[in-house]
Amino acid sequence: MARPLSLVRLHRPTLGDDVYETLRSAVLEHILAPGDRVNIDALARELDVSPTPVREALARLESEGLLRKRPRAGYTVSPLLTVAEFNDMFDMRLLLECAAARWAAERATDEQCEELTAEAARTVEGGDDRTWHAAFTALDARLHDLVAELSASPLLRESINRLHSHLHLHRRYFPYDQTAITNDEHRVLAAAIRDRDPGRAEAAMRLHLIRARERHLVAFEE
Amino acid sequence: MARPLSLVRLHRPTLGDDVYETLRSAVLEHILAPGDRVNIDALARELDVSPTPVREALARLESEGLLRKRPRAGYTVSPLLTVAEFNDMFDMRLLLECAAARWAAERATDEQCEELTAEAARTVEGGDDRTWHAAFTALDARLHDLVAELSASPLLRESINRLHSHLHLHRRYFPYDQTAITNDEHRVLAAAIRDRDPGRAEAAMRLHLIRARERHLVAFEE
DNA sequence: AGTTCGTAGATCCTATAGGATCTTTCCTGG
DNA sequence: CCAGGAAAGATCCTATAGGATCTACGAACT
Repeated sequence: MARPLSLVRLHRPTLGDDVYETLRSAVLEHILAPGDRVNIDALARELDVSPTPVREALARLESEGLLRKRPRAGYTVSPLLTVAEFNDMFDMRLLLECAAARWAAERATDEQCEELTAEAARTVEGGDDRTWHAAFTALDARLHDLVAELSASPLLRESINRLHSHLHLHRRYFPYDQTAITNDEHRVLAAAIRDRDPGRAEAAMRLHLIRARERHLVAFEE
Repeated sequence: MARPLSLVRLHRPTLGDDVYETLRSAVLEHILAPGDRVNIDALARELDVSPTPVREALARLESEGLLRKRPRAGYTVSPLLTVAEFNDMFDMRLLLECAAARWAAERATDEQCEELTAEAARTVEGGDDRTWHAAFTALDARLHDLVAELSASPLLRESINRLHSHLHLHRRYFPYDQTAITNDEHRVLAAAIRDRDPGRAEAAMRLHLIRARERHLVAFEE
């Protein structure tokens, strides 16, 4: 007999899952900075757990590309991307996220379009630089994930999320003074999808990403 | 002082790495079949190792999507794709591999084109069904990976390889009697790339993939 | 016959310990 | 001063053990 989906959720996460989430956040929030050594025993002591769940969590994070492992010499946080890698990533973003926008315009339900429009209308105001920046990047990430969800392609959504993990390492270098323009670009994109115009949706996403690339590249020159 | 790259390779793989490779092959070769329970203790006994490296290897394979984990209830091999998932995967293949063909036509060196042409000229002959089939699927995978390599986008190549791991679960159902047509399609693709014609390369890859989709879908109807 | 409950055994998860390997520091010789 | 070697300490890796949880089976009840 098939297990009802709601009962699948009754499995509590293991300690290893908790360690994974903790470490993943630490990497994405630069508490563990790009290039840092990741000391298994020290982490186990700090988290007050044994090394076994730490090792499992690290193995997962390595498979996801956030950490690098040298056999018998341990793990380091993956470095920030070189300019070449960064450009490769944006080429991939253009490929994947333009497709997501196009497919979303073709496939999204009316309810989903309403949700996307509401999300694109959100702005972030106030707070100090750090909390404001965190809120903005969360908002941006949520909108992009929503578009990927509306594409109705789970594999595409997963690929985009995987790319975003790497991009997230760079987000702290995002220039703050470009966010109003970004908000406008989000709204143009959402309108094209709501209007069921794949061509316009793709063009809006392309423009948004090309602009985002330029904004990020400034940080490489500093 | 920076460590010379050649010395990085002197790190021998760990037992955990060996277990990972063994299990990955077991999944891709259906020795561990889709849907099978994966028993940690039994595997450790069978491989004559402790459970710790087994657990790490399993965590990595789960991150890659080849296994599924339920906390405290263990792992199973990911099931064969449903028709919907299969179609999603081919939509993704069309998106990624057509881009790879286009970029390869724009970016490959002359030497790389010679290598691709030679690879596309290869055929597999003789042997019993099982060894013949394994050799053909290896040849097909190698050609697709070579196109991805010639795209000069590491992220694209990695995404394609990730997709192929999943496709590989279905390869044993590939209809044997379509391989001569597949070989022809490979050669048309290689010629378009060698001729530096992105449009033709993309069209050749698209045709090849659409045909491959049809060939595979036959297996779902049986 | 079907359902529910309890128990036993299997399996999963994590802690601990010990050996192998790496890294860092210090000393010696040129 | 610099380079090489040795030793000590830190870290990584894996095995083992024990407790928690799950699964399967049998018995009892309706």
